[in-house]
Amino acid sequence: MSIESIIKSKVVEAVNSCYGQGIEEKTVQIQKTRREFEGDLTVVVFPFLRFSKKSPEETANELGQFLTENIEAVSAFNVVKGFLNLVIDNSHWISVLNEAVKTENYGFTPLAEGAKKVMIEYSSPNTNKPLHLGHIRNNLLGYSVAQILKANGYEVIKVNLVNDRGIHICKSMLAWLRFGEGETPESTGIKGDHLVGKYYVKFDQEYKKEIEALVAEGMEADEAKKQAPLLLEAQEMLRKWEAGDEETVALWRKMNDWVLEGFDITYKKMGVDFDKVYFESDTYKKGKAIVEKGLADGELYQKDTGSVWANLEADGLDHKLLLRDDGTSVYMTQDIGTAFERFDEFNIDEHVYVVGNEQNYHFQVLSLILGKLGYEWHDKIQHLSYGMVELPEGKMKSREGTVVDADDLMEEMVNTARETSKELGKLEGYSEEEAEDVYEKVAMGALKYFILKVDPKKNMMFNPKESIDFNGNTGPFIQYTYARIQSVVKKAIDTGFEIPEAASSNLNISEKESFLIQMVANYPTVIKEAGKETSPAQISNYVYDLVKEYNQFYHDHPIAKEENTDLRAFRLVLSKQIGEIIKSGMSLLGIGVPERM
RNA sequence: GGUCCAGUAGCUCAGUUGGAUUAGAGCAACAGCCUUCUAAGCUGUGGGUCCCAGGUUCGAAUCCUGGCUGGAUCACCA
Repeated sequence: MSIESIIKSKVVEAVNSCYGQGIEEKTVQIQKTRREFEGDLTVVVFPFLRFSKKSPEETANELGQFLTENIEAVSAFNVVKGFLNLVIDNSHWISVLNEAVKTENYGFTPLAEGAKKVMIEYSSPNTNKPLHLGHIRNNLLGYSVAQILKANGYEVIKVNLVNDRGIHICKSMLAWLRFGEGETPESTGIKGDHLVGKYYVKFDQEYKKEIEALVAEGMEADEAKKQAPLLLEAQEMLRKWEAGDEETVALWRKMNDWVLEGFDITYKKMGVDFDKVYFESDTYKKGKAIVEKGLADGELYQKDTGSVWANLEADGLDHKLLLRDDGTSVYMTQDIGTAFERFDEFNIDEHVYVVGNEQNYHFQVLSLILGKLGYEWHDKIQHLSYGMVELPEGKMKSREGTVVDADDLMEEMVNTARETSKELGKLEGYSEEEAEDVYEKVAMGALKYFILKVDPKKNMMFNPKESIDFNGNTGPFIQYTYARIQSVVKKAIDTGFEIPEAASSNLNISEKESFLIQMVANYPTVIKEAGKETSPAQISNYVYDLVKEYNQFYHDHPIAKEENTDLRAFRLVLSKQIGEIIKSGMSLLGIGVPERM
């Protein structure tokens, strides 16, 4: 049991014995004592005044008296206004540290029998162009949240839904047919997704030319957009594809494979993966039967023209189309179908969708309609919504070429990491291969941390110059501290010092040291909180604070050079444990840590 | 217009289940610390009407109401 919960229950006892009043444990507020005051933990006594009917100071004194007498670890107390500051014994903190050290996967809840099963869908790219910065945020969030949920004892299934059909795919196909002259990834050496993306852009350019030509002939702009021959041809291609025309499907398959091969390389470099990949070309007709059943049950209604709708006015929303006049499905229909299948097939308890905030409305409606159709799990779908990534020059627009390409960005990061590392020259004795591994870890650590430290729901600014800064609140700063700890521990061992399994509890430790242990003690709570909020940012903020504190400690305290061997042992145990937490916390963000850098 | 989200230092962000005269980091600027465990580090200085106005209370950046600004969304597109 943690010291906080012991104090809580004792405060309840104290209020009862001093004032004869029963209170609930949750009314007891415990917080870290502010730096400027003496003590470790603070009880806020204001809520108890109406029971004690005494001044805040007096009440705090009486409770403090009771707690020091009744809790072994509490050695002293002081009162500032209505705040009761408790001093916790050093030996207690050291035992907390020792406990953490011997716990395997400290802070993690192991996967147990009957664990909750959660599916998380993320990435979900279109196969007409390469991945860009916005996708990076999506992928990093999805992967990290999956890691965090696993650490909370969930059984996690990661899935990707590839959007591989539709008019936008046909545009790339058509442009390639027209202007491609048989180019392939092999013939050009261009990564498949980039090659296809090139023709998606090409389509747009040629299409615009056609519109201009039509307008020059006197056609209205809106009409020209609809009548441009290229567009009509792309639409014709989509019809052929849907009819299963062999030639079209073969072309589609060939170009999709190029893109998917390209994506695999990008995913691998990003360090994300999936347990199952769905293709929209397989799923886009799903959900129809469910909608028809809903219509028969009277939950949905049909217009004279044949289309089927859901009336959401009771929930303050509009009407939503589910089947067109011609009976074909829309996006929402498909999502209803796949959600049903997933809950049915995998027997999942929850489903998280990592999708940008422009689809907030869509997911709100999805949940409402599923509820209307009588699925009790409709409130178990969670939209993990994230904001846009903006650039200093404004928004990213694929057509204007202001997108930041994922592959380019990652390559640039690695180059910068390589340069910086070579300047600092700390990797002597490493082989080329080992050194490259470090550059990659540092580069990806910088990128991932930069993106994940921001609260997902906020729009974020991506400044390329700042993102490659390796000082301050950055991934490399944290990785550096880890590498430094490994170096110190290694030096200590090299001198023949044996680091014990547990530190001696009878030591005089500094405030900084006891504070570091309190942070160590907090790690499990942080993981739980991050899981509850599905927020990697909570992990990154915690790890940053921990590292910041550790670096101050490192600066002021000798570790391997401490002469008192018990104290040296303690500091090494503490350092090693903090190293473990850094490694573990970073793994929850999908970031690796190098042993040297 | 309706709905949802955001607004904290010059810039990028923490802090939001209400808590301590003094609201925290990083970057940028300036000034220090490497013959001693990794200086991708540490220390210091300057920098704030926490968007505005009311309200709730012992106490509000945090909760409520109204407004302002920015973003997203409201298709027989996906």
